[in-house]
Amino acid sequence: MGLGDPIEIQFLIERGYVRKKCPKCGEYFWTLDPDRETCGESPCEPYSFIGRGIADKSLEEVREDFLSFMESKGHTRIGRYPVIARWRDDLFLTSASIVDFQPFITAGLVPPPANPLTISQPCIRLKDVDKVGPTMGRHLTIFEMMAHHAFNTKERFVYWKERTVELFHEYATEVLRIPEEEIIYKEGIWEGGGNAGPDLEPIVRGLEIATLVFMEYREENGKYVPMDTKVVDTGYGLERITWLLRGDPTGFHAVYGDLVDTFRSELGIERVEERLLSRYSEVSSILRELERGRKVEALRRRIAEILMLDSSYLEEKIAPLEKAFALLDHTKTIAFMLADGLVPSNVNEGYLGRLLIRRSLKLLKLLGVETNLSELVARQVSYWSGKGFPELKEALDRIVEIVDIEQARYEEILRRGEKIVRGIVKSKRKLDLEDLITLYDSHGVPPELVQTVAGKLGVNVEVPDNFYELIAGRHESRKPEAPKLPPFIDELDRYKPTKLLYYQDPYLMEFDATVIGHVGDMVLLDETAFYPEGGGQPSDVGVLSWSGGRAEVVSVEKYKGRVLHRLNGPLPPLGTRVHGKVDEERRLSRMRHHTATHVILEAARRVLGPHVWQWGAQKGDEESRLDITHYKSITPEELERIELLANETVMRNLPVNTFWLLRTDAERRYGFILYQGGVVPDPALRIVEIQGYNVQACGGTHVTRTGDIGPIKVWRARRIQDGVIRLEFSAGVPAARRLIKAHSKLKEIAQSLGVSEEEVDKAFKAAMEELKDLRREIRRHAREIEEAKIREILKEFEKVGDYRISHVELASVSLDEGVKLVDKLVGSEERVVILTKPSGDRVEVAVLVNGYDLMAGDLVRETTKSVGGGGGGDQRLGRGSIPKEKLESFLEVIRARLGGS
RNA sequence: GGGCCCGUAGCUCAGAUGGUAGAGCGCCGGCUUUGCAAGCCGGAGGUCCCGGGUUCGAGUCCCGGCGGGUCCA
Repeated sequence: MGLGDPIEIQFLIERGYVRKKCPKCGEYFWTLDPDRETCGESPCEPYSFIGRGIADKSLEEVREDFLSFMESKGHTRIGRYPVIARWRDDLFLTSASIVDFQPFITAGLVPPPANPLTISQPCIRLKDVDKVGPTMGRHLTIFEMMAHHAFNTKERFVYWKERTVELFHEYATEVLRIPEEEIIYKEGIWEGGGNAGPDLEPIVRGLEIATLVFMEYREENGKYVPMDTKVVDTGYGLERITWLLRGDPTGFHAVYGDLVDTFRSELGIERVEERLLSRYSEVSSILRELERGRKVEALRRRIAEILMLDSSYLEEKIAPLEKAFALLDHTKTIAFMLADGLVPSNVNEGYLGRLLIRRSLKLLKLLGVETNLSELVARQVSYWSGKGFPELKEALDRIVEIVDIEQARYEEILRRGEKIVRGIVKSKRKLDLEDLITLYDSHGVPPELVQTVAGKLGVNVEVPDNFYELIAGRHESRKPEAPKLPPFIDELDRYKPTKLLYYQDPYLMEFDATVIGHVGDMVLLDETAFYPEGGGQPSDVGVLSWSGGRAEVVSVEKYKGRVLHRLNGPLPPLGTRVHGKVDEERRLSRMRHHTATHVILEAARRVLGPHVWQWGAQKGDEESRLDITHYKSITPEELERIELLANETVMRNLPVNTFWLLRTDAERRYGFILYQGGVVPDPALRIVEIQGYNVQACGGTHVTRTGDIGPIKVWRARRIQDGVIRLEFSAGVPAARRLIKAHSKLKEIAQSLGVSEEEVDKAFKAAMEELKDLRREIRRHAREIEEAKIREILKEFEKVGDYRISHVELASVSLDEGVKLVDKLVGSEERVVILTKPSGDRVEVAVLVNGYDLMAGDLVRETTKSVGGGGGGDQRLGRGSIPKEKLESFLEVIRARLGGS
């Protein structure tokens, strides 16, 4: 059977179901009613469940009913996975329950945690974020996907299509008590995550309440091929089912209960009568416009027509409520994301978190309320922690803090952006592309905001559609190079995988092995102690020697389990016994740094919180770096606590154990915290466990006890990016060396200050303070003395031509200061004041012209030049300098100039 | 890792073209007011991030470093 063929379920046929084609959407469906025309799903037919409740059940009751029903049918209930898909490198968020089990379990490479199993998985999808609110609950960014999954392998068949439909049918009719004749099964095709298969979508009263997917194909080079493992992938919409059962006016009423009213009144929004809301929901369900992204306002006008209401009345009533609905949804999503350890940033899942937070802040702004977003999020936390998610409450403080920080940031950007835009508009009445780029590039102000602000000032700004491309182009962005596979990659299959001695004994530095191949210009051995580059640990170097030859190993690479040694000399012939010697000092240093990385990461988690994840790491011989996620900068005190905890862990001399586990077992035992160094693309994981302290999946070489690390010193912590802090540290010998050096410098300073090392900072500050005071005192003195002197000098003058001139010889104040004094003291008297001040082998000069029409700058330029100096200035003041011995002639030249004119 | 921007008084920031370092807020003192809010007058407060260079002269120009922001990988 191929994709798109009729899906014939005997169970349904026996019950009298017939296959029909919907004249509206053209899709096939199964129904008990032979006279039925359409498929029954909105928008082919409107909702018919609103106001016709079947049972007054809460969301939790519906969830519990489902899970225990599936348990009674032989399924094992398992707990939810995080909403951040840390185990996937192709997804940021958990968007469906099956995401939990891709790719290894669905591919049959790793056994599932239970089989069959049932779960209620909170899922986040941001694709339809614009529709949340206007569709009255049909779209949500966060929802729970209840599911039962069965994984059918060659070895074990669990159940397939018939049983799946039976299970759904029984659940719908017995547990939900939906009359059988109201259930319609629509045929469809489901694709996602590299898998595909036919599906059935049960429709009840206009609403699709589940999707029953029979996953039996996987994508290979753009084509679908049958899988060995066939997976039952069901998804039951908890929120939709609850809505259907209750018949509430909107989905939000069904999901959020009394939070709807809490939010409504908190946001100062008028209550809308239920009848109107219900009618609105029903009518909106048949309109496709929204789905196609048409403007909400246009949609509302059509609904107003259908309901025969004034459209501005409807707009006024509904628009604010939609925003409250969107806020209900977004704040819940934010709460879950942050509880599961998301740190807002400008990349990856961090960006998605920020996106939702900023959207919410914008909604608050549009509603014109002053409420802090964190208050609303906190309400969600307490609401949901009482409804099956107690883990949210533990993260409350952090969640509130992060949301507050993000709000402050957002407001800061708005403020700054507005200021800059105003400045530009004021100075040139328009904004061009260059301005937009600068604003975005250097100030982080998005063009949409610029448009808004400029619009308020009456300036129209064009934002090109390809704006973000332009920015990228400016940054000469290089495409990330696809991991280049060497040309000999297929050749490798001929050889046996290398025996990895460095895993058996990380301290093994010498070994004997046999050359089993030459690949490219590299040597392949049957076993090796050389560690190849990987996991942020650089490759080993060392020496290979054999009878009649010797070569340095300059780098080591590993492909497909074969370790290749690159030599800088002749290659030993095939079959040669070689003796390998790893550069011990470097290797040991890297091992220490590597284990230290794990130690520091855990210390950071314990000090800062469980949202801390490794973002990246680079190990070196002298110094290593560990980048961690954190939402603000680390304080010096926090850093000290991290360092202390790390060093205490070293001193506890904990065993470091390494072993292999299947992914499912490892995840069950340790959780997703394992995936710190990125996603490992293998069914089995190498576990590095610092006993009783930290566990990670890691392929690196590690010391066997933490005591072997030696001292750990974090030199500095700095924000390298939004939401990412880089810790630069040393471990072992380099740490000790640098600490010793730093301490001897400190000792030296303490000695010169004549204080103990403990007081060196205080003494230094005091000395600086004293220095400052003394400087001030000296300057004040000098000024007083000079002032008195200048006052005397200015009383007299020499008449040269039409000018009265005075000569002030400065001794203890700077020329600048002298000029200021003269300027103050000369008052309104007509005078040309020449100031001179010796400075090394030159004399600084200034001429201040007071009350005469004379260009001081020109005068100084010409006169200084004529005696071998230089200078210039403006109308009132000229300044320059001349050689010391030319002072007398300089004064003569000035006299001559003034006298002659 | 790379691009761009910034670093000036306790804080927020001005300081075309290189030429006597400024404003607002805050602080101190005085005046005005029944008091408050405020207003008026005066004052203290500066290693213009650090180091080098160009120049007669650098907060300003150039190079390097440190610190911060922002964008792109």
